[in-house]
Amino acid sequence: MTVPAGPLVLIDGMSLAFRAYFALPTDLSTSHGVVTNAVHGFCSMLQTLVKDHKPGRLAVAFDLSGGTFRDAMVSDYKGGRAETPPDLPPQFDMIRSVLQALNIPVVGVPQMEADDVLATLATEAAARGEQVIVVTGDRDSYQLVQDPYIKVLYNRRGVSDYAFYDEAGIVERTGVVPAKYPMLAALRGDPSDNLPGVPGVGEKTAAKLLNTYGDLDGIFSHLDELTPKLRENLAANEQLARTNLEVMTLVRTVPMPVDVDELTIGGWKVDELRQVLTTLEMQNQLKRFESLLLTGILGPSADGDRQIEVPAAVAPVVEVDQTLTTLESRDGVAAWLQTHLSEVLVAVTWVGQAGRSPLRTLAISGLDAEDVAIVDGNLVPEVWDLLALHVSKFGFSGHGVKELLRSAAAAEIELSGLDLDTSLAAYLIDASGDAYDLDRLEPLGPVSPENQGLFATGTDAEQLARQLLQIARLKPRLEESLLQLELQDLYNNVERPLVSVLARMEAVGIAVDRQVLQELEASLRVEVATLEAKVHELAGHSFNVNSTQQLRTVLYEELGLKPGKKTKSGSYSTDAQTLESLRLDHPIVDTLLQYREVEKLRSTYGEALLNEIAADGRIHATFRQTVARTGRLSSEHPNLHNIPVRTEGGRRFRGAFIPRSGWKLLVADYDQIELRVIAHLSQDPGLISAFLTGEDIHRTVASGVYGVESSEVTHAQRERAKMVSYGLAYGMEAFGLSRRLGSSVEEAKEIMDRYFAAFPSVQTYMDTAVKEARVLGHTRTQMGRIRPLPELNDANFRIRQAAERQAMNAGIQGLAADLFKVALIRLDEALTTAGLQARLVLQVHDEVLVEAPPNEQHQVEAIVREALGEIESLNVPLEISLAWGDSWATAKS
DNA sequence: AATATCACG
DNA sequence: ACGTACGTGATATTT
Repeated sequence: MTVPAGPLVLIDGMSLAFRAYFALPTDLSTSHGVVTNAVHGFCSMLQTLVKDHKPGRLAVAFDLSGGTFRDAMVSDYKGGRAETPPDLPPQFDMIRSVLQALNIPVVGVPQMEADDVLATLATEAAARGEQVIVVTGDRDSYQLVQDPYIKVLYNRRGVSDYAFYDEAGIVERTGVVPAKYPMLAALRGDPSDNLPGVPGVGEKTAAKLLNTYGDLDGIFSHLDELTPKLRENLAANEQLARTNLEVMTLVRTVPMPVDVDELTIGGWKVDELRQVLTTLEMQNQLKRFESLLLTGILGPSADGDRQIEVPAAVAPVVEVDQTLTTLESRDGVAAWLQTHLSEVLVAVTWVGQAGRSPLRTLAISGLDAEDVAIVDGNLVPEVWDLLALHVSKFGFSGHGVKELLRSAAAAEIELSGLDLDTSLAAYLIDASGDAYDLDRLEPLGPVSPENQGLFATGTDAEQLARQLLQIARLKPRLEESLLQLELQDLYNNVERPLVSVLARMEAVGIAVDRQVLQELEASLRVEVATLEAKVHELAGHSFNVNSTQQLRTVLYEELGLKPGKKTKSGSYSTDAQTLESLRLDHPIVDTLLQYREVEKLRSTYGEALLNEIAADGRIHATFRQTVARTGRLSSEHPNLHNIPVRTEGGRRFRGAFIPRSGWKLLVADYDQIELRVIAHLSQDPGLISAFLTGEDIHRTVASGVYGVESSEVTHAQRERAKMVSYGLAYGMEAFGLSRRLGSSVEEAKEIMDRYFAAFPSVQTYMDTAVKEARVLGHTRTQMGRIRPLPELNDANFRIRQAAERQAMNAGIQGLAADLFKVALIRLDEALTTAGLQARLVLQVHDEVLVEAPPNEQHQVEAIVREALGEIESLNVPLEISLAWGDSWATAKS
């Protein structure tokens, strides 16, 4: 018998179909209104799966009885999970039809759940020494993992977010070995299976108990060694835990209608597939399947013929003759580059997440994109070097190039010579877009529905060739637009040089003290549990405190508290502001506020940040340059722009952000940069002189507003002045100010009048900003950044007013962002020029973190002051706060 | 995917 | 009479 080429991939069809259904909108339907969202999602999942894991053989498990009957059974013995939506079960059959056309075996056993069927198949295959990948969105599957045979590809959410677990992965994720996972779930409960857990026992406690005492028997025979509270909870819930364990343990002895040996791959029937998908009106999926089948990855067709005509919709894009050459060796790359001694276009695909994982394929071409070279993404250093040398000499263009630069930076390669990044150009030209994916841009976009995913079909090489063609066509148009709109300087001097600064910052990442985070998370977990119990007690019953729906019922119906404002969907709000006003009415309110704060910190900054720590002990966020309408950067995976600082408890998280071992961390930030920008733009003499003389600006404003001597300003007055100043930058009205000051609207109006009387040019500036924007249809920062604001002439008063506030703010926030970007570039450049080891590790709107070895501290400090401080184009000085420390917390001044 | 909430500048 | 401060991203819940 021949050994299968790839692993046996076993798919939990039920689980993935559910995930797909909830991930996609139900308005994905045929013209007759038949909902097909789950079919869409399932097809996409199947395609990525096959591409990424190249199965030797495949099987999909479904419950045989379909959705409704099964659901009735499930709620019967599992205590009721969410009901199956009525438009899902019909889609199970549609999915089955697709699978049948692909000749992928669908396995089902009467009365048995799909996951038990999978468990049985996986166990049998592993016993024969085969590689198995179980694909599911059900955590129960964790127990199946068995090195080196069985791995689990777990769908976290949506259609594309997966985690790939081996034994070590399960231990890291859950704290226990796979075999013990059912016990862990039995103790802490499982929300997705609707299993209640033992009170006071979360994942951490459960793991600790299991690792100490082995199993449930072990734990229950050593209760005397535990703390009283824990002992009591466990003793009272022993039966619960044991029943849970039975439910959680997958059956591995389901009588099978097929033998593992009988599972196959190949034998697909393209005509049948066409018929099925055409009936479902899923032309797009059909095209994707066709190109997938062409690759041979799913084996030969039923009649042994792999030929499929090239889908028609692709034709208009590839009307140019493109030659694709695969370059195998370093010499091949060298030879190709030799014959292309001019600027190149580049595009890449990734094995996993873009920029954070290895390249899968790299494509290079000349500026006409006709002669395309394909290089395996697993670049050896020599190939990187060749490429770097070439582009530094001749230049390169691409789309979203930061990802490539980041990968290069991780390999310690600097790719200089960036010419045009089409995504950046498109963003500068119209910053109001919600995405700048290649397939959404002219000339091919905004694409008609049949062209969506144009660059996602076909083989890697074909996709990349089409991308290069699109880039080639976009380039001259975008360059022309940049010129027309006078955006060239902004692009050349700010956005373009920033790309590599950010790429390196991302690749370097910021070091994190895992221990500190773990301790914080653990203590918050305990605190949350206590607060939750207290809320339940005060409510008189238990409920999901995280559910605003349930909370509303408790507060406003059961406890009779007086509801305040409504949310935009018309229900009563339970947000912090509303709760604040109810604080004195019932003790539950205060507890609730505490619960919210602590749970937020635990989930967002404890748990999530821990999961983001990479193998090198650092967090590598992504800084996005094409998101914020105003020109700011944004941070994601994770968002490091909102690490707590305003409350004592939250601030502790900053203690976990540290410099490289033995080094120091420098935190530098601008003082009131936006207020200084307002002073500069408005040229208000009062504000400018206040900044020039270095007075405390809020004190000065308070003095102007309250008509008292600067020295007489009280703390409260200063705080209020601060609110006025910032509110102003956002176009706040008297009503809003009154709410924030807790005063009457009249009083707020009075204060604003006095502000504008004291600093009259500010009002003029605001008025002018709106007027100009209304005529032009956009605002422009001093450095030329455009923000389109067509809503300024909207028929709807409310929308118009919002646009006016945006117009007032855009010039201010935008210029501050531009100035900071320039400072980052200058700082990076100066550090490099000085030949220092010090490097940028993080940026937060008006703050930058640099790590440096102790012997460089002096020099680095001077460089930072100079790079950030001397901005010639402003008529107010910029002040910088600067502090060294061993963490982000201790360095904070 | 939409909603509610909340963390930051 | 209406709505009421700009800009982000992440979490959990719900559909």
